[in-house]
Amino acid sequence: MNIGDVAERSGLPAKTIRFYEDIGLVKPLRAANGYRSFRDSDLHKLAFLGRARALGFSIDECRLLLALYEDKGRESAQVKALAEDHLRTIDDKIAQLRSMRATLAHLVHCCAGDSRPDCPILDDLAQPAHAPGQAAHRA
Amino acid sequence: MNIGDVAERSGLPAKTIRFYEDIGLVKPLRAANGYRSFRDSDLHKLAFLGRARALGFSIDECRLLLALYEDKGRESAQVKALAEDHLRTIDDKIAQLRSMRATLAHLVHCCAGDSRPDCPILDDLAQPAHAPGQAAHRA
DNA sequence: CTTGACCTTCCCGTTACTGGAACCCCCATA
DNA sequence: TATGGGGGTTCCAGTAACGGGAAGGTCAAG
Repeated sequence: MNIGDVAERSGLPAKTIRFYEDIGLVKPLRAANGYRSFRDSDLHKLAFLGRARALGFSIDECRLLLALYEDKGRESAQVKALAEDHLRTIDDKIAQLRSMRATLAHLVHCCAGDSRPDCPILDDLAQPAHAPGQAAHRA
Repeated sequence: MNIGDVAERSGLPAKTIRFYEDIGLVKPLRAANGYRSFRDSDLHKLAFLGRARALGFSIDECRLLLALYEDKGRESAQVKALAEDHLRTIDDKIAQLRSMRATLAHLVHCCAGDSRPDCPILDDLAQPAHAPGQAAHRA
């Protein structure tokens, strides 16, 4: 298979596949004309990578997952630990975003959003450090 | 004020402050010895930037916010629109993370996490495309 | 006079790609 | 035979927002 076919079947852009080869995640063969020649196993790996990436695993985590996947004697505990770790990372990100969201939503709510210049959002950003979302109370 | 003082008072690393000068967000004066010389207004701007960044606004959005802040004739509607836009971006990110989280949590739940190699997480990643989290049902 | 804490610039590394230039390969058609 | 189009190849640069670290100038204290 040429890179175009693999791209279509795996759903990954050709650019990304080349990049994955650069960093050693896949090692396709080469045809006489210099074209990359992908085996089914390569396609399989790429699809695996695509799904792991879609779950938010970093490239390094994907590398580990792939190694575990190919190690038929691995302990599932290792995989689970990796996944749980990633889960915590995701939870942290969600928590941070929700905190931002809460503050920002409050400010947006307080802003009239009309043609006048008065704006609690800017006022809040301009204030010295304080508990977020207190702008309205301080006045 | 030298950069160290401003860093301490604004809570931003000196590196970041230099970077902000590079990209034109602040324009401190220069002392005879070449040191940056920050006015109160510079410190104020930097603190403003720090808070805007903490709310997740991009540098470009911060640039806009700063311009609006300094434009005493702005319409608060512009600020509100920017903030609402950012709010939507945050909501999108949260939704995506929650989707990832759900899939991953399901997989983690299905994995025994013991010394045996059988692992639904890897099995799922290895499967052809399907609705996420269906691995357990397919067996 | 020297030490040590500051400050300066500059360049590389990070993450995971994406876009583009310049070039090669292969097949089909006029 | 030219040529046109749609593959493929490499390499370089850029993205966001800094952080690390080198090499060197400056300043106050002892």
